[in-house]
Amino acid sequence: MSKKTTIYDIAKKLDITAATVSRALNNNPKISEATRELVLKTAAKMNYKQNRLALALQSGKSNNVGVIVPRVDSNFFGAIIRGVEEELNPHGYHVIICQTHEDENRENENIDTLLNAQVDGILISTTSNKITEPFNRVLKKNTPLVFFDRRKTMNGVSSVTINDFEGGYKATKHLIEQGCTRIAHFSGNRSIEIFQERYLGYKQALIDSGIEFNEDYVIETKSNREAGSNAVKLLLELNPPPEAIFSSGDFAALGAIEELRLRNINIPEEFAVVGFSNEPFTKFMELSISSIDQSPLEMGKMAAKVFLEQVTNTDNIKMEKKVILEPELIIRKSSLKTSLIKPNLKKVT
Amino acid sequence: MSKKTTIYDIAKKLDITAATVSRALNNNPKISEATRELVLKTAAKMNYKQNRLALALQSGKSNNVGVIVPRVDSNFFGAIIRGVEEELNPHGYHVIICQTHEDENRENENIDTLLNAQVDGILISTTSNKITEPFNRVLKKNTPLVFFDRRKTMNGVSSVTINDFEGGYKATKHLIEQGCTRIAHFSGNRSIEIFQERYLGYKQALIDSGIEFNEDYVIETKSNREAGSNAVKLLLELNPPPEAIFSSGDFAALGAIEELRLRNINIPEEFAVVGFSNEPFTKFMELSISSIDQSPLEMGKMAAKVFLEQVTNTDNIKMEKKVILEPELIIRKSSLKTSLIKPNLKKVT
DNA sequence: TATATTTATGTAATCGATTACGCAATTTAT
DNA sequence: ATAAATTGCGTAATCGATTACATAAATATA
Repeated sequence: MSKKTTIYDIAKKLDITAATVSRALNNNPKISEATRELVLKTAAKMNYKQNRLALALQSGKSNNVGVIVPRVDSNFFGAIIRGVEEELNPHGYHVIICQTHEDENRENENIDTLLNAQVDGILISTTSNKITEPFNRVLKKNTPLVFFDRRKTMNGVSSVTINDFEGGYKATKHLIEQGCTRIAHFSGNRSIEIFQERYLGYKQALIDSGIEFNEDYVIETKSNREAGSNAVKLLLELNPPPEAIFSSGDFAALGAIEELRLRNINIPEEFAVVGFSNEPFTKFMELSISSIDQSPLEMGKMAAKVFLEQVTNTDNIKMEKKVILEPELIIRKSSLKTSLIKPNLKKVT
Repeated sequence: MSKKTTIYDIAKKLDITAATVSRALNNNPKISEATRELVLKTAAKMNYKQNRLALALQSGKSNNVGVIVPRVDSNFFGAIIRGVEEELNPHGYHVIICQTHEDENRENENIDTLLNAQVDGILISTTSNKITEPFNRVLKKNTPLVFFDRRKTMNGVSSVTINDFEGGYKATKHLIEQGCTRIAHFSGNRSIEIFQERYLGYKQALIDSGIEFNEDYVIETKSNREAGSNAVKLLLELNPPPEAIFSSGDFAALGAIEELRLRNINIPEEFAVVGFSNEPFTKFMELSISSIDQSPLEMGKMAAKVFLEQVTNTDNIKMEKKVILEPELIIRKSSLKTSLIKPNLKKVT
């Protein structure tokens, strides 16, 4: 309960002023070596700790950045946050976490509270495409803003995403190389850019291989097991049914696989499946699931780096940087037809 | 780039003082209805937002709490953070995240930086048992401190943990009920309380069932697949080898299962396995893995609640609260011998 | 009408740090 | 020896809000 010591306490003790103490602690050159050492020693003895709040108020820099994600308890966002934290921590920044639960209103609230808390920047994976008032406030206030994974189209705002088109393309191309031609697609809500892009990548891969695009093979699903299972049921009623699925999400892919196995359909021989996100479980299954890795750790670090560039950017030039990470196809058992293994193919992990 | 408006700006515009503005905004009763409304209206028009930093400095309350975990990109800690955030957010608190990576020095650094940042409380899953100086500073400063999952033994400090002894006991008891008598245990580093408790629970369950405890059946492993696989190799060389494992971690359990299957040992008929933590993948495997659920979301919420009680606690009485959550055994295929299914047994999920 | 009470607002200190400016004291230059 | 330059430190403002205390005006009471 002992009151914390301030520079005034040190000043009083040494019979000097707080200004001198401050200068000594900050290695200001305009101070004699003797006083500096005396102050430093006394500060240590009195267990002085700088009050970052006071500093923040006076400097206008809180050294906090806000990170807004749909949720923190998913591997993907967890890894991103980890990346951000690891990158920013050495620079003296702290990370404040906010969750939106995919709710636009909560997202807006979060932005406003972060602004009021005077964060030095906001990194966000946004939930909608609309550019709402809070976002304009961010710009007006000149607070660095960086989108990651899910962006809005805003002028002068940087973003770090993966090439979702490429991800969809790679996954589909791989299925084609496995000999599949009737390839279905589980799409997320395509009003969200990432899902639209994965869908377009899927489509393009078909076209590039001379495979006709079949509208019926595209099903919009949530990313959970039940949705995947239901979608597969619909697909199997088609004539002819597909022989492969590229799913925009790993959980839907899992649901699909479970349903297929219930029906004794052999995977990957009779039916191949590729997911998206490379959730940890895809690797651990006995029938491991092929997936697209989004390198979330990298994405988090990169978002943090872009933010750092932005704050270091002393010229007041508006900087817009678009970093697009390459997705990596991880081929596993759910899509690798052993009869086709070629020496140059990636090994199964 | 427009300077943010402060109460002084509003005051100047209305030709009153900042004090009046402040009172009007805070619904202070000592203000006329007319001015209050005028101020409110003008504040809205000028797009005024309270600067929480200034408030924090003046009130000594930052409305930030620090949460320190080994890492954020694991389901367990992710879920805990989610719980904390959801519980604290409605009370106006923000969550600042720090990672220790199981490193005691980083833990200490994190504590100090959080203290300097003037957080209103610290929730931590600690990495070591030692009570280092930073922790004493927390107490001296009277900053609420709450341990979750992994605690230190400190007087007057609250904690939220699960009953790890009970978890170990339940898992082992279940294996015994499945007809196993030669039950091995993968233990974590037992200088950490939770692993020691799980170990003791395991041991007690054996004793209570009249099964002799066999030192050779206890192996200290890290929680990863390789460690689990290696540990199983050692066990299988014993004479007689065990016929079941209770593992302190899910990843080691997974590694063990993979190794057992390589050797064509039938699970669960010939060898049963129970893990700990209920990581998502344990549920998704075709051979789903039995595990102990620690209800991390609840744990996070509870830790947050204990913190809130602490700050609400107006009497300056030191409060020590120990919340111990009950672990839940989730029985899945890796340990449920179908020949033994009884109607009262929990259904496999 | 004179006094007491209430109401609404202003004054100024405070939270803890930084920093532009000014002024002695000291050192250097002429 | 005197002027000029440098050094080291104090003074006081600032960041943006809250609040104890003071005070003037309005209202109530005697």
